[in-house]
Amino acid sequence: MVQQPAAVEQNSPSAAPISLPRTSESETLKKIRHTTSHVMAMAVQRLFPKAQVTIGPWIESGFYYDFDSPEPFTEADLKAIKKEMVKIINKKLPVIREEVTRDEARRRIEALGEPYKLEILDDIKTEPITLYHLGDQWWDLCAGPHVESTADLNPKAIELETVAGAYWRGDANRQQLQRIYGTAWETPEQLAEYKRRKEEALKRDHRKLGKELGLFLFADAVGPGLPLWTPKGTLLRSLLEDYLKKEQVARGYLPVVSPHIARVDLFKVSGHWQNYKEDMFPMMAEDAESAAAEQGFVLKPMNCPFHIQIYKNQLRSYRELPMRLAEFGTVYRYEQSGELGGLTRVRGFTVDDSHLFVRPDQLADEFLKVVDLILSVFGDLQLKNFKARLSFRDPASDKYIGSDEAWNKAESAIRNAVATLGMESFEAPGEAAFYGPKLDFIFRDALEREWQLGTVQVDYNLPERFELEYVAEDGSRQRPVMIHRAPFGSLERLIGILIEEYAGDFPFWLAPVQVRLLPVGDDFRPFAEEVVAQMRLLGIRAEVDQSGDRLGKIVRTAEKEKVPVMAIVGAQEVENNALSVRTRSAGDLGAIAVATVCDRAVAANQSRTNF
RNA sequence: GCCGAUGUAGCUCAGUGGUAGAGCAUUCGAUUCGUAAUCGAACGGUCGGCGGUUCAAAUCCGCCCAUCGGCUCCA
Repeated sequence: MVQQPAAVEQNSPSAAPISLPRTSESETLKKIRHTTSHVMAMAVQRLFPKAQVTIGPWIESGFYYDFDSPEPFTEADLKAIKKEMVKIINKKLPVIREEVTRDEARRRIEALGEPYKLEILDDIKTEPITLYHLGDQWWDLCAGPHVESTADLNPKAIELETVAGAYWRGDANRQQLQRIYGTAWETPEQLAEYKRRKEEALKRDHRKLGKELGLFLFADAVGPGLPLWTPKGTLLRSLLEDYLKKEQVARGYLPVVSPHIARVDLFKVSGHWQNYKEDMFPMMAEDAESAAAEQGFVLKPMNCPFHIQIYKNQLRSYRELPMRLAEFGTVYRYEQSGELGGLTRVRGFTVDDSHLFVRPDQLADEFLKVVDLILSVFGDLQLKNFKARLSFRDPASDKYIGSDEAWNKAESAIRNAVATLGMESFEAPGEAAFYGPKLDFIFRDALEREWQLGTVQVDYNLPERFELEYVAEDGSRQRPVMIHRAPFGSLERLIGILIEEYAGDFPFWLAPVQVRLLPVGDDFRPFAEEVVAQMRLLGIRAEVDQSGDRLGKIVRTAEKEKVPVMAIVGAQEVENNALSVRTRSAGDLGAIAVATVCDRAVAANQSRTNF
């Protein structure tokens, strides 16, 4: 029987790869998607005359348009809308740009009865106002650019994808609109490739792979957003923890441990209670009286106040600083139900937290050291696709504590560090913590959603609130500065991102099972067990396949479980004290002496490279 | 929290008002096997939960829970 190996994809090398630029990378796509969103809005208003238009921009993978419609759009509606769009496109309507005065624009919008458009008009500060017409049948306030005619759109390269609720102006207190997401390309081939890649991305989803690989689970009986870790998943966590702990010990960090709950007062002093009371699990009060007086215990949403207490336990000398207190601390946050998802957003998670208490003159240097550690961690984990975000305060908001002076100092410390390192980064006003600005490291998951992993924060405010001090050289009492930092951010989110980044194929040093011995028959089991025992003594995570299935099946099982090294044991191997090695990455390597396999595995573990 | 969709065996999924199904997994038996599925049998389900409509509900309706997509939020 001839078998087609399932893992071998049927590539046709002659076909040129289809490129799928993001919208911002292609002027053509910008126009196509912009115009397509107008065509969709026109189609919607033809089919649903009560629907009011709002905004409809392009996004990196397509476009959307928000409507205020009395009835939500259904799947069937999307089909009808698409059909109507095809009719419009086939009319080959010219897309005509018109410039009008503000008053004229206002007059026309009022004639249409489109209140949202009026609000948008009020926000446009420049004149003239540009309108774009689709033939003489429909127009929208728009800055453009657009294609010249709907004939430039290919109906077979357009797809309406989903409907979602979205708040007007992104404000949860305002009207919720119906958003239709769609995508549009130059050719049907591009659309097909886009859909294929989306399918591929779903296969990398850490929720799917985590289940398949048996790393973690969620149980209804436990609660939403509260992951349970299996032995394999726990092993992975431990490997990551051990790795970072080692790096931190080498850099002078001091491990500490704090409890999961504390008096609510602790978080009143820090300010967390005032800012995040609603996002914390409810307070545990002993009786109604205590509850009324807001006296009780809370699950910790942050580790910093605990580490601060450890710092405060003694009068500290300037000689002790910088003091770097580190803890893998599990925190609990009552995230909104609609926000939960897999490991990337959970209600209980472990922060690779550390708080550095430094003298002001040590801040710049210490900050650089932290960034250096974070970048080296990402390097060791082979994480390359991230952005550095300078999360500063929003000058218009009053949610921040502390003086302008402290904020300015902290923000410029971060700016300087980034400049010193020559790191590519972008500033994001409004993304700061309430107590200080941050340097955040943003990653993308398989579905292109962005998540913050690593973070470094400069904080002048909590030292103030907790009245931290140290004794300076001259005997005076001085206030230290705090750096909050977490290279992983959260172990849960990191693992979610890692699973997707590796597509479940962990590098050798992180694979929960590194070597699986596959006995060809039961006779060879004792030898396999001996080899496993030998490997385990060397710190190699090895095991024997216990199923008793035939070789083809146990190879398949090991492949599906993404075990990096398979070692087949039969008569020849026993005789020669060897293993027939098959790796996931390179396939059949042939017979290799047991000792050599062990050496290679140990070396791979030490150097964090492939087997 | 909001809008929408989904929820059937451990997993992946069929089943549109009339006695709950398949494949895989598991267990048992046979097979002792050489690089992605050996054969056979058995086991396995308050059809997410509660309530309603109906002679009859996995199927229709309501509420709740959970998951998924999006919005808002994210110390």
